Amino acid sequence: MARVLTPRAEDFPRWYQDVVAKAQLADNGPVRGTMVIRPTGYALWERMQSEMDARIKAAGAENAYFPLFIPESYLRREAEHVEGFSPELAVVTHGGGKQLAEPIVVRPTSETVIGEFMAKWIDSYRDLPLLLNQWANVVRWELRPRVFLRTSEFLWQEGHTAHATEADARAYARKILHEVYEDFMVGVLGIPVLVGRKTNRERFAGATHTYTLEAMMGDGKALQMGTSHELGQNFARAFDITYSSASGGVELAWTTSWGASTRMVGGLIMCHGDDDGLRVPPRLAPIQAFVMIVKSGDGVAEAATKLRDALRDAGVRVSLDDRVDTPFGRRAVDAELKGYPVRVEVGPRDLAAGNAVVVRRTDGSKTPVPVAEVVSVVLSALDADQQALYDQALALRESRTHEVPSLVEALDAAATGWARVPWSAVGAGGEAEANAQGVTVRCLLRPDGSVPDSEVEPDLVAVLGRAY
RNA sequence: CGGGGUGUGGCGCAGCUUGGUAGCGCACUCGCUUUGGGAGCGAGGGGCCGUGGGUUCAAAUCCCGCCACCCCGACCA
Repeated sequence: MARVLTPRAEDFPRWYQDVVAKAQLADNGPVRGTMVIRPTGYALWERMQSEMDARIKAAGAENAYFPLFIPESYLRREAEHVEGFSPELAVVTHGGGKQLAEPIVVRPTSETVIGEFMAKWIDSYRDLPLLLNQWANVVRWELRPRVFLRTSEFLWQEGHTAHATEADARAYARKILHEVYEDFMVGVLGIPVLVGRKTNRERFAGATHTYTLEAMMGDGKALQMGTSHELGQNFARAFDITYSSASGGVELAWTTSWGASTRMVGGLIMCHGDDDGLRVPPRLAPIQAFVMIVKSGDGVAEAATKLRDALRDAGVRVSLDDRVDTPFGRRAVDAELKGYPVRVEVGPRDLAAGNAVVVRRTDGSKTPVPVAEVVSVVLSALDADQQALYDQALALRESRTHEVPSLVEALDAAATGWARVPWSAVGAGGEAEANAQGVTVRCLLRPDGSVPDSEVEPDLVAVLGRAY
């Protein structure tokens, strides 16, 4: 079989674009940097949505929806926020055929509109915390778009909450970080993430504390998979989000915001993908088992249908491929490209011996299995491969991460992966120097791996790398 | 914005140096044979060659302008 894909570190992005196209996940849209998501790609996103949404609700937040259009003046109310976002805003200047009195921006994120409504909806400490989430599309006119990773328009969830105290806000921002994002990325996506703190330089425009989840892609570069912010009282002050406290005073609320986007689809491809296309972890996979009729023959269709039903009854997301008029090779390669975790190949030759062939995408193994045992073999393969993908990604990250004492050595290590270096050996000056060479401080960690409360804590570790 | 590059059927490209009225692969349609790893043979449909002007008997090809897109960098979920 001809190799259709050849990922090497130096041409990783090209390989990635190739997989996206060949696995029929997405195309480029008609306007610079927009993305068209095809049904197979959207199915991945739907699974992500559904797993994330369940975790968000378990954390107490409720879904709502806010406007796509935001008056430009809203953004101006928070100085850092508007400064951070103005270079990448899409601005509407005309409506109904006439020039607008005030330009409207297409939301790049919704802190400002939601802040406006939080101010209306919050009167008393009894109204707090207010925990909102919205699934929406946002627009950022980025300089260099790349499908799924950085598109002009992207889909995400953005959570926005208001709390009575700073401690409450901090606890909630971190709850989301760990119980929603980390739990989902590790448990479902099978992607090991470093959960840490962004430096002041990398902090979200308008936030007081920014937390991040960083994953290493197959070529050693970093991808920010999600983020959670404490906004302090910056937005509360700008939008007058106040409440009457139990003691009768008027207090400013403390707000948070947090988001994760379709970028995760790109991260999934680049973290787990191999020479033959995607490898989708079983817990995420829209189709976990793909039962293929290899070739028609006596009793083949019946046996395949029975296997499909038995797998479905066992709780497996399964699909039956009976397109015998399409050559088998084409169907098998297509299934590989799309990363279906397990294929069950049913054909006359094996069936004569009472077998079906179980093919695992993770390691490419093909095993003849007695028909009666297929369900249990598939179930254990799904479990094992979920773990195997995580283990492989973790092993790669560890092999490409180096503990070094100085900035110079850190920059060297960042050529092929990540460097862990004492933050005291880098500092704001070293960070600027690194940035000049295309290396960024991905996050700061405490020595025990937990998330710091500030960047001036002693003994912090900085993780440096190149990023998408 | 700085540095490179490219615009030719749906996609990927050749043709341009040395002008003569457009070709290849994939995809698509039809027929037959195939179908256990991206099928074979035959027939067929589809392109004002990015755009405006110029030179010429004649321009995809030469000259000038414009536009768009891509790659590397700055920005970024």
